[in-house]
Amino acid sequence: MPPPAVRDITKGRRGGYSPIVPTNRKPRVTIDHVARATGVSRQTVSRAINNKTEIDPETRQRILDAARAMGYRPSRFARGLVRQDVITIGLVIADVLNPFFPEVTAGVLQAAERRGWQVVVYNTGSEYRKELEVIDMLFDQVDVGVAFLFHNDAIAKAAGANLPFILLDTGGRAPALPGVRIDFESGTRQGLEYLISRGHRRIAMLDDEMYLSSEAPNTRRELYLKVMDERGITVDAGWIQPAHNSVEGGAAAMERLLAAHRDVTAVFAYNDMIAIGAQLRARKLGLRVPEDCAFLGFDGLSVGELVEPPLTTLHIDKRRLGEVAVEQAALLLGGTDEGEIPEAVIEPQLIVRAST
Amino acid sequence: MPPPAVRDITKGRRGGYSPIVPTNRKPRVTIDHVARATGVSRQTVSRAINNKTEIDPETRQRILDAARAMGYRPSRFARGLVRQDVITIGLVIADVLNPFFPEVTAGVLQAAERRGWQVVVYNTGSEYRKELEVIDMLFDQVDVGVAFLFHNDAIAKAAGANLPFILLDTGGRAPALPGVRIDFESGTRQGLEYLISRGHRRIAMLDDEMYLSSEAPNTRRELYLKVMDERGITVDAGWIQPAHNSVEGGAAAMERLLAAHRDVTAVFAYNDMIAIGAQLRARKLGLRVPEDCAFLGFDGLSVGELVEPPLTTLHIDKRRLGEVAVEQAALLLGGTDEGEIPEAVIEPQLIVRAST
DNA sequence: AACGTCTCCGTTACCGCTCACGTGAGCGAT
DNA sequence: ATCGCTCACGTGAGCGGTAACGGAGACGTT
Repeated sequence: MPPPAVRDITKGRRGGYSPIVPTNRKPRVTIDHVARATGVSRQTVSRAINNKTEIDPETRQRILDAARAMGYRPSRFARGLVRQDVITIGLVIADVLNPFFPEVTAGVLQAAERRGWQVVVYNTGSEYRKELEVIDMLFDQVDVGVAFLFHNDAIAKAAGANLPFILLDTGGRAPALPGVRIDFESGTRQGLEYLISRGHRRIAMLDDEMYLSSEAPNTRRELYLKVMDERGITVDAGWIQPAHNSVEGGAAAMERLLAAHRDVTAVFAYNDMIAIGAQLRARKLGLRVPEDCAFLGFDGLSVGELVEPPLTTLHIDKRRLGEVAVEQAALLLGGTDEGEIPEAVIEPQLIVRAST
Repeated sequence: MPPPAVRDITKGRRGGYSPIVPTNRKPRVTIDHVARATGVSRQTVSRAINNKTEIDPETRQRILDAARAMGYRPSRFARGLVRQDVITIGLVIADVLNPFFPEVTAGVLQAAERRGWQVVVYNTGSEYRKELEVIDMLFDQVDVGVAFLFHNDAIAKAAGANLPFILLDTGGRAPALPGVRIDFESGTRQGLEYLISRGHRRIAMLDDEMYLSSEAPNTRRELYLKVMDERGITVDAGWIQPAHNSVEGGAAAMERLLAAHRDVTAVFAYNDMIAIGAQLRARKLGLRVPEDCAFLGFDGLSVGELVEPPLTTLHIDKRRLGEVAVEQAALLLGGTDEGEIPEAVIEPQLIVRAST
């Protein structure tokens, strides 16, 4: 196998990227302007601005006043060039609107703030092109990437991009990049065995439809098939319904599922959003939850506590996920080799509520 | 009244801000290193990296290979210094975990992406100190601020900071800064008159407790009092319960409310999170919704559709809010004076669902 | 043969700022 | 008077790139 495709640095500027630069831009007020206006040298202005010593308090005040009046603001580029202490991390998420990601983001922001790091956020919608584009952006704009990447090509590109990179959810792939692994395997097994122990046999899965057109490994589905097989429960195609990753997607998939297998007694959903949509639709169609059909989600979103009945789910500590990823990023920046980064694992935890 | 306090530029470096710079940092590979290694000049390397013309294809490839092998990555600072085309906006939100903000963020990210702008995100929790600190950060790190600011001092500081600044929700304040105004006034009136038209008289309000210890104007509360007064409905203190801005906060406030006024027939909540918590707790305590007590939220979060019964709410187009703010930011950067920025207004829209 | 014209590459000059020094004034000590 | 020290400030270099221009060599033209 050839080594992972290496980012072609030339690609960065090609095509897409061409920021709209406002016109009529006022020319920048520089430190020199302030210096001339106050009759001192650049260095003295710098001392005033940065609150350093070796400057007369009166002079400082004079300079500060002038700077303010002139609308002077130090260039972050010039400053960053000489003081190499501003660290920016690029956080790549799939969908801000899925509550999963804000929780991860909360963890990342918190850990970043503790370190005084900046966080630039990018949203990909898990689109193939967007993921690839974002990696170019990261390459140019940040010191380290922390990303959810769905497509293998994107991961390969990130791996060859010469940029420190941490994967949120390395799940099931060859360890091309360091990152955090969410143990979907143990989670899925835990959840399904719980359902089985409660007497369920006709267990359907509502899968994320994105895997249909992708080579990305789907641990949850694989484990579902495996566990069903182990228990001698046969599942034909109708038992796995692809769903758009949203409440509405879950609802639609549930309808299809019921059309195929009216006798389903339990639904294992790819995640909470899908589970919630499915459960809602099932109830609307007259099924009692959990008596007629039980629902098991994945993620442990807090919204699961608000629906009726509250959703049983495999809880992931998403906030911690974000924090750990930043810690790993810190290791990378600290000079630790990619290979030396210890793999962090997040264990899903079954939270039994009323939907099962 | 004195003019708004002007940001003391010296404050930027004082105290808090001191990013943790990793140790063992590998020294940066610069364009010069690549140039020497390949026996060409910097300029030629630059041509190769940036995919420009006037370079032999073979030379380009040789340089690219070397650059990759050496782990070269152009400095965004050096580049930004000479090419003034990278624009970064600083998005300041109160709480990533409140679904309101991810929706706004989605709008901001989308509008920013269209322009090729970067978005740095900061979370304040609406804490007084954090808000002030964040403004210092913005001053150093971004080209324009787009922010939710709760505290008047923070707004004043932002106004004097010499940094283009857009307020998400300028609501009710002196127009110290341009931004978007969410018309809570008309929204509140709309919602309350709807409740009244449905025969409700004993209408309580679950207010955000943050206003207790703040000078920030509270349009929703003021309008509540005003409308009640107009209708000749008397409200004593017990009818307004402060709640922490969260589901749990809403639940706790609802309990206090019921202790004070068991005969309440409708609850007007500061926002959806509080409304949902209150409704959930009310049902748990045996009240029927809406028969015994109706609930009206504010925000139009999509989670409101998932609870039982679905929440009636005053919907705010949060995504558009974010987009509009970025458009205004673009105007500012384009040279438009603060005063010339047209005020954008977002009108809440009553969405009647089953909780009323 | 002399001249333009490409092609490819190097040189110079910045971009705006900070760091490490250097410098002169003022002042007490010797 | 000389030295040494502190204080307040200036000077030069350089951070890592890119833009603008210049120049050598290869090639075709007249």
